[in-house]
Amino acid sequence: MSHRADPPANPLNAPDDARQRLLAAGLRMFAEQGYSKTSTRELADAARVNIASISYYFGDKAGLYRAAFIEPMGSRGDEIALYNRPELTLPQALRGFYAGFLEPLKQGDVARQCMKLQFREMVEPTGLFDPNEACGIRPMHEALVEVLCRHLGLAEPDHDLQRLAVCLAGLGVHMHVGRDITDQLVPGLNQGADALDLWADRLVMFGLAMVQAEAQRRGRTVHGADA
Amino acid sequence: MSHRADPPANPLNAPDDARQRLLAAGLRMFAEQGYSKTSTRELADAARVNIASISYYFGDKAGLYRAAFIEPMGSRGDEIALYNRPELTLPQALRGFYAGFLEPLKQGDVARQCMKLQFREMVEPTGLFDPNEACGIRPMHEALVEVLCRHLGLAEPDHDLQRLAVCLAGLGVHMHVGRDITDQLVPGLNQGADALDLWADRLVMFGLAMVQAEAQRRGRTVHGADA
DNA sequence: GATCGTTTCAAACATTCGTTTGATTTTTTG
DNA sequence: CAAAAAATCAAACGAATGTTTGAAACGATC
Repeated sequence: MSHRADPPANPLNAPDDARQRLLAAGLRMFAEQGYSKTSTRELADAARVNIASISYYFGDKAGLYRAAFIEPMGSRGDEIALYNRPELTLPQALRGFYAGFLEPLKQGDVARQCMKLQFREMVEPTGLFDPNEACGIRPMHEALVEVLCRHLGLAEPDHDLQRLAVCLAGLGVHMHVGRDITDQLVPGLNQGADALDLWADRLVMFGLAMVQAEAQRRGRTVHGADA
Repeated sequence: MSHRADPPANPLNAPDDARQRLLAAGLRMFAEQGYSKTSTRELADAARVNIASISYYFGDKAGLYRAAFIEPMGSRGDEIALYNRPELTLPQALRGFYAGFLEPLKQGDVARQCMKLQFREMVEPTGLFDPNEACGIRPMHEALVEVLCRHLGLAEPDHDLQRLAVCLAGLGVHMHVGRDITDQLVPGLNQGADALDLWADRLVMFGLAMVQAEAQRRGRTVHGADA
């Protein structure tokens, strides 16, 4: 631990700082090609920085990865609040839930790269993070389970409700991990200004259908299923 | 190209052959830790084989990867036949479709590792395969689209039907790429002898609900939706 | 038993990897 | 301006990578 102290407390100084350029290049390259396929020299070149700057600012390559992973990521509570508020109807909650997956896609490169890095860590863990905590996936899942319990009138989640939650999340996950393949399979499906809004509509529709199917299987009715 | 000729035409000779041990070790390690994180020395050690055997039998590391990827994989047509036969009802077709995803999970390690390698190549391409051909994903998708067109009474697939197909496939994909995380999120969800059969039931139920939701959105009824 | 093609082996090859060094330049501070 | 601190740099470090070498061991055939 001989590297420079934590990020400058004062973020209003030179934004083209070498540290920040490294951070941006790291986020981009780690998201695009993964951790082990990204060499420190590539990183330094892309950031127009000397190789030694990596160890100078972040200790080592793993430190840069950690920083690129954590720093640009806002707190997760905001997204959860989009769908776990008790007064929301089920369609509203599902819309909020899938918005957490889709919104980052319509924002800038940084948000998109953050998401890509997140899902890459899901599929191919680097071992640099606690896989149990797993970058805040658990709270999202548990919040969704809670919402589903509420609308299905369950006191405690059982395995079938967990299965429903996993499948609902799967639709959102697949929008990211399957995106490149989908683009090749059906070109134009993700093009156009309102493509993502259309996807949001369909995801909510499909998710709602899944929840209602599960409710019907249980012989129950969904609370607040009407839009 | 100085390496030994193609796999022995006669497969009934020594099964514990060095070539085959390398193939098995490659499949396992590439599936577990990915291409670039698996070194040739690790591979040789795991296969109890000298390092030079890799270049001797497969030319180089990439050749071993290609062989491990392609050789154990049976033809894709069998799986497609499970769901695109015209006489199948929609629930039957969906059950066949998801069986293609779930069956490999209840078979031996080899089938599981093949699947894992396949999805790994989807998420993190090595560049050793034509990403457009993408290991037979396209025919599976197009067969599914055809089935959906038939049951929804469409002559030609439009973007909304493609979206439905992508989401249906997403459920199956997520069973693989999200499996490790799901196991940590909800331990025991995938345990037990009949866990996979339960999953199949639910996937078919959810898939059917999605198709019917799409049909309802179009103001149509599903052909052969009754079980 | 000698000969040939095949397979295995220890050793070395040339690169590339992540990291560190020590000096030099730039910036800040007194 | 001078001293101190921070930042940058070219160069080198040791370790690990994928690959190749040439000889040794093996197995079959004559």
